[in-house]
Amino acid sequence: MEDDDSDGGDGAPVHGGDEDEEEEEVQHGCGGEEQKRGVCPGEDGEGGDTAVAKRAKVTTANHTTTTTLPSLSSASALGAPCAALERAGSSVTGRLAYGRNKTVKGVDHEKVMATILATSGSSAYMKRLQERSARTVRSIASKTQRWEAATPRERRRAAAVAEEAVREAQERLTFSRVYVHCDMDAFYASVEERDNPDLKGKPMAVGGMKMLTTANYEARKYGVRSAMPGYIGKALCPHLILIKPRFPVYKSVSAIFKSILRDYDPDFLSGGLDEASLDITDCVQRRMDRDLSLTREATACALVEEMRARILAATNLTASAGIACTRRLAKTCSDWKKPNGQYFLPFTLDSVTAFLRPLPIRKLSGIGNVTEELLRGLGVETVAGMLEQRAKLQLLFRPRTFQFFMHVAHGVSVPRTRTRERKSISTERTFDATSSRVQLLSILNRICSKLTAEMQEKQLAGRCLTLKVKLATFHVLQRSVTLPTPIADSSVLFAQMRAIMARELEAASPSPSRMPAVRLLGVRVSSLTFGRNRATVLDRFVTRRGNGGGDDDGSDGDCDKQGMDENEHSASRQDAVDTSSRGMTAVDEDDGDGDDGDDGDEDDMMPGLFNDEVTDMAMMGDDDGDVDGAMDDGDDGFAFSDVPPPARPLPAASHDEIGNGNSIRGHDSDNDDDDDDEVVVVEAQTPLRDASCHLAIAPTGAASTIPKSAGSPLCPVCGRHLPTENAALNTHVDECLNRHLLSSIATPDTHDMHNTAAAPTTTTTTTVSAATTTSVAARGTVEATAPTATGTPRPTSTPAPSSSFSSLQLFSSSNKKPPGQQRASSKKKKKRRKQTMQKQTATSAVDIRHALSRAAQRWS
DNA sequence: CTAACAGGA
DNA sequence: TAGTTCCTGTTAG
Ligand SMILES: Nc1ccn([C@H]2C[C@H](O)[C@@H](COP(=O)(O)OP(=O)(O)OP(=O)(O)O)O2)c(=O)n1
Ligand SMILES: [Mg+2]
Repeated sequence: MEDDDSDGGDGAPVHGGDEDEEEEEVQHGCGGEEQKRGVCPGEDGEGGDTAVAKRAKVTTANHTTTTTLPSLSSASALGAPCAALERAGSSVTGRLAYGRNKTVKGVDHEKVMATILATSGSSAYMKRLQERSARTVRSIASKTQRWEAATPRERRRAAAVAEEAVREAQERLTFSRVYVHCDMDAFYASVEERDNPDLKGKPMAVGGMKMLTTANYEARKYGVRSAMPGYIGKALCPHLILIKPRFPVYKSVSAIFKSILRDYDPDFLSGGLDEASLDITDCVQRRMDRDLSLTREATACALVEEMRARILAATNLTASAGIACTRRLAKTCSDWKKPNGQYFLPFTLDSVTAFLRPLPIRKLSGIGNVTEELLRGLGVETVAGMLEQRAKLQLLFRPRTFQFFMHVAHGVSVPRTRTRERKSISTERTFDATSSRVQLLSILNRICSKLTAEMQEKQLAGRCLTLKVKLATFHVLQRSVTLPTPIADSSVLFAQMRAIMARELEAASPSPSRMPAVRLLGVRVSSLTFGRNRATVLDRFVTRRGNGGGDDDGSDGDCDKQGMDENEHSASRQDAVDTSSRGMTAVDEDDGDGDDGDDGDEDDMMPGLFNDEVTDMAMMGDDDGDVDGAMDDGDDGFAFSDVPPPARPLPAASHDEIGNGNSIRGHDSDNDDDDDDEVVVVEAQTPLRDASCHLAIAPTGAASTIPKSAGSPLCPVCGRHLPTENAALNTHVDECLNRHLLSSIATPDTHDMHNTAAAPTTTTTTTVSAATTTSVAARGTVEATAPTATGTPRPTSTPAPSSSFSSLQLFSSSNKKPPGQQRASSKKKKKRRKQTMQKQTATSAVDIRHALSRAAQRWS
């Protein structure tokens, strides 16, 4: 029902005019429920931002602020962390997600911040935070100035437009539907306490010294929060007990939780493992029809009490809920009586207004740290303030963003259309920062393998491939390529990402000879196509036992199977891959229910939030700083020449922590073995040219086996034991890399068509460019495997069952959007390079060893 | 239509 | 000693 949304339009927001300014912008996001929206960026336009650094952009003043920023970034200079932090102190810490927001009663905020600064005030993370905060500060200054410079006429106009927006928002607020937002209390922590009663009453958090996913209420009294590093939690609360996360367990508990919700609204929106938004209008109405003496409020409250009681009985865990006339309000209300309670917001405009006005804006879904800080700088801290200063906000932000603010201030949520299909799929991993090409390549390859395995499982292929790199400085780079044809093959993906990584690291390197240290690598595939066949086919590189395939040609069997189809959803799986699967486990049981469908992996990782919900926003954009550029392009070239290592399970990064996969808790022990396999066959692949460089490499062909464990580290390329001394080790690895090839074709398309390949893009069709040629040859083969029926259907189905996951609805957008698209965004121009500096200590030899040993131990 | 960035959950 | 995954808006070509 609902749907509709409003606006629908979409179109682009326009911004107002503006001129300038610089950057910033903020935006907001939208939030939740609703649609999409969100945001606005900056207003200003201009893109300046990007340049920002460079120029100070203009705007007025400029000066001061602007200038500063750039410099700092760069710098190396930053050196004085302390001073800087002090200066910006509050604003910096204010940016921390756990900075404020849920305040549990008696937490001494000042003390918490002081502890955080003392504990990690000079870390790279904090420096980066400071840079970002500086940008927000600049934005505030520019907006303030713009407002002050506004003529009476402009202000009047803004006020008039704002009135219209308010009217529109009020019209959207209806009281005809009843929503309930249900959220488990301190979810992961509660599960752990339930399974280990000794923890009750003691401060405890789930996670490791590096990152906490959540904390129980006892620990929250000390300021310990979700997304806070464990070592800071320990500093805040010395007796804090850290428990390793058991994601599979949370997932199974979540399935039980959701199965209960389904009885009240089979189409509920899920927001992660522990929260969901239900439309209980029909359910409430049925009960009222049964007993005409019941009021809607009484019925809804009783129904929710019952729901929570069932959850408690089934999971032995408590949940809190909010009942209101919109999803957005229900969500906010679910926090109202948090630990184990529920709150009913009367269905009258006065009640809603009274509830919202005093709320700090940060409590509204879609208003995050940045938006909060920005608005605070403009004098807005509560919903009431937002309404009072609506003319100012109207003048300063883009229409879309302003509209979002008004919706949020009135509790309006825009309906989402349901189901929403997935638009991208990605995997990323954080590890100990390194600048070793070998290590990075090895990690990248694993990431690509994991991602393609998931894609194949879900029968997805995509044309837009994006590499994400987070430097040790916490600066993030994202670079993408769009291929003419969708791919789902690991070797193709790896070849493309590898080429981009080489190019970018080179551009970002502080000095010609040294690569910047990297702490995270991620790969995302978008512009997705659902389809059974596509994909696959050329994956050669590691296959699990057997099989080889080689050659190109396709055939490869892989395909294998085929046929299937049918399905229901099931997946067809092609096996072949799986690579990483890992084995273990099993345990989790998983579900059974169906719900989820999604994922399948379950592996280890943190599920984190699914998406859902909210999202919306994007705020700003801008800047960064870099300078310009120069260049770009150019070359690409060189860079690594290495090759892909065997793919196998991702290494996990650190030991404890969440996030990665492995780790195991207890001793794992065993595990490993299991599997059998121990041997992995690595194949070489076809010759092809490296995507980036144009070299062709001869295939090695032979496959080498990698013994699983062994004493010395194994070469990520050939899998053999490495020499123990650094020089020899490096030499060996380099040689290996040179030997191997990379493969892949450029873009092979699978079937028919001729396609060109390789080079990304642009050219379309036929044309063959030099580059293409190569690829052509390579590709040839492939073939399709199966005919598949194409047609298939819609992706939607996939997600289908259950949940819907994701999606969430919360927001939504209206929109239309054509099929393939993607987005992303921000401002700035392009330019690349730069960034970071850092010195790295690196030592590649040492790093390599380190990495290798880690890789080796990760079993594989 | 793309790419890149930033923000949010 | 600061995680994961997915999404969205914006700007600039
Ligand atoms: N940055 C975050 C936030 C949350 N979570 C995980 C751990 C939480 O237990 C779960 C649910 O998130 P909530 O925001 O609902 O937080 P809690 O359920 O822990 O606490 P609350 O009682 O405030 O709902 O998601 C996470 O991994 N990383
Ligand atoms: Mg919760």
